[in-house]
Amino acid sequence: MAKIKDVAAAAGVSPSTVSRVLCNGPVSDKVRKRVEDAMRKLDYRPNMAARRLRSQHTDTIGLIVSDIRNPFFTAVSRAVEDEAYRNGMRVILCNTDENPDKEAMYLRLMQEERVTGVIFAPTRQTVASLDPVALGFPVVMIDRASRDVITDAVVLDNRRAAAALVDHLLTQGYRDIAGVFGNTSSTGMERHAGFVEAMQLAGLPAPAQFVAPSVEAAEQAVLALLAAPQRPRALVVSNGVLMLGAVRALKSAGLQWPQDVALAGFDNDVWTELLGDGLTVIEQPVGEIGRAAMAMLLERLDDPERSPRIVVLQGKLLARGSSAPAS
Amino acid sequence: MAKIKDVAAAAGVSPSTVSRVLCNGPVSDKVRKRVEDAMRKLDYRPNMAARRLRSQHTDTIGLIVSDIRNPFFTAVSRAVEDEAYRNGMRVILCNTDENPDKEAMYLRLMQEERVTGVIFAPTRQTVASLDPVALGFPVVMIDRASRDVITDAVVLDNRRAAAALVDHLLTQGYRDIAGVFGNTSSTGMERHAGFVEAMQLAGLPAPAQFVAPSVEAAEQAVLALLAAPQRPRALVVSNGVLMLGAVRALKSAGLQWPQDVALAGFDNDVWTELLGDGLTVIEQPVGEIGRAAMAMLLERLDDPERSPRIVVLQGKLLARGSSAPAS
DNA sequence: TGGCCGCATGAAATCGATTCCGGAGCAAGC
DNA sequence: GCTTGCTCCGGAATCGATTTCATGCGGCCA
Repeated sequence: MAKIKDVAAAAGVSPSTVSRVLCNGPVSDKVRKRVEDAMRKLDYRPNMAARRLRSQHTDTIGLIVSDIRNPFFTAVSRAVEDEAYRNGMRVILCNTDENPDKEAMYLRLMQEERVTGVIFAPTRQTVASLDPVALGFPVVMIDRASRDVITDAVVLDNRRAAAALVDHLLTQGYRDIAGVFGNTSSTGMERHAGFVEAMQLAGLPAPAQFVAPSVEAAEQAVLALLAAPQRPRALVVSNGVLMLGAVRALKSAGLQWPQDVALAGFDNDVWTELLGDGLTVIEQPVGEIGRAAMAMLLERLDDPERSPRIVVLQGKLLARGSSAPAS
Repeated sequence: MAKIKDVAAAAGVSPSTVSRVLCNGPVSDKVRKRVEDAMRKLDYRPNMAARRLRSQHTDTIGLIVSDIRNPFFTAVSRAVEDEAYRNGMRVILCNTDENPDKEAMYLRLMQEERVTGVIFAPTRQTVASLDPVALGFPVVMIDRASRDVITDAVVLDNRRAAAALVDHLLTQGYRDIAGVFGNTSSTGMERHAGFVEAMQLAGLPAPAQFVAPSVEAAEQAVLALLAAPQRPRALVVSNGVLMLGAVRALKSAGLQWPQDVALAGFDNDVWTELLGDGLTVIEQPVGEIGRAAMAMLLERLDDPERSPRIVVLQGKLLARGSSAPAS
């Protein structure tokens, strides 16, 4: 494969000049054209490894999520990648399965890659022990954030969103509402907090439980809830994965929504509007989350000193059939 | 950030020796330990760019799909990435939106990255004009392949799968069956061929149409089909994205399945089993496709000369409510 | 005891680009 | 006419690792 020296020879110039046309440096139009012709003729492709080594910037960002198969992260990823490539950057994608060991491993890998920055959806455990300055690159957290650690972040207004679900169920006439929340992320915690607040404000008890963020765990938990002596009249679940588990549980228990149990949750996954008269959910602005995260990262790179900020986006309540008034 | 020279100095050895412990070269246990201690003390991270430049292998693979938001590709990606990281390789993910220009751009990018190999789901157009040897790296195609271009590939037995859907609908008593297929991929073509064959074998006409591989296009097409003077009694659609469009069309037309129109298609996306009594689909072994593709790529790297092979996997018919016998 | 082999190690070249520095050429200003 | 400054370009150093080659040393065998 042709290298810069070959191009230089073919164009009758020095390697420096070839490099200059590559990087849009000061080159006369005549010479530039000669070099570009030579590049085409030799089918030249710059070697990124060499370029990165010498220039000391990799134009690569890391995107660390728990599982790309979670539609929320799928959509965010897509937005991040589009934005990254639009800015001439490359993306390294990693799935952690909410496993702190994998998170640590991938963070280490990011250091080895000398990434420009990382967009990260960490577990609570990792967030608690994270030292962003020691990492050596800026981190923008998405979906999850921490009150203590100071990094840029893009998150949903989780408390308010959860409260909105509760309020909606209340106005629909439901009182006996139970909550199921993910136990690995700060997101689950915050949604739980919003749930409890809203219920207490209404003078109601707020029975809630935390489960591993998997379909199976949610299904088990909800099955247990449904089998309990007095089963709740409505259910709030804290994300799309858990919602899937809840739906499965209801189906296998032979229960209907909203007649037997009303349902409300998060994430406007494609299928939520197709089930019956639709599932009531808080829609997250997934595309915007990805774009905002990428934008924050770029701004941070632009000015490493500016004080960290948290972008809080609002969800949108999509009231559908699963929370229709009990008849 | 510490470099290899610093580690060498701290451990009282030469850079070569440090490199040798990095690469598991021949080093005495005593020295190895000294070096490893120094690495820990300095929090050393090897610079991948430098390493790749010198060693001339990047241990990076490209994964080029049309859209990661398509659950089929999501699942395949996840499998590919798991397998890649398990083998110490990194993955660069790209979304082409079935756009040949983007495909060309990303292939070029892969050359600049000097990737070890690429796993690629190309459009028909690109597949027709692809010269795999000129690329300079091995390509394993997934989901789609070409009869003419010779590369390794992992595909579904599309004709047989489509025929299986038709046969199933026939045994359920349906005769008047229409097909909707994607128009950008060889997959759509093959599934169409299987559909036509099976229908003809039954002595039936095989009305089919090709649409852009988007929910909206499918929805429009199916709406038109349903509005036609004599609408078909059953529908075969060629992938999960189109199926979503079909479902939306049926819903907005106020039609029920299977009473008004039976439905059968591809891709066992999570929601397909939740709708009514479930949608009848051919389940693709998505995990296996990803793993097989990665395995083929590794074998190819191991022996660049071996003759290309195509792994054909069988789908699994999941007969569910949407194709129940017409009452 | 001498020669040979093999192993652990160090010195130096190398991968392919960018970047620093300096010089040539030319125009403008005094 | 000489200086100054600017633009374009070439030479050489450099990024941080790996790899090749040379060397010293110890052990084994004749």
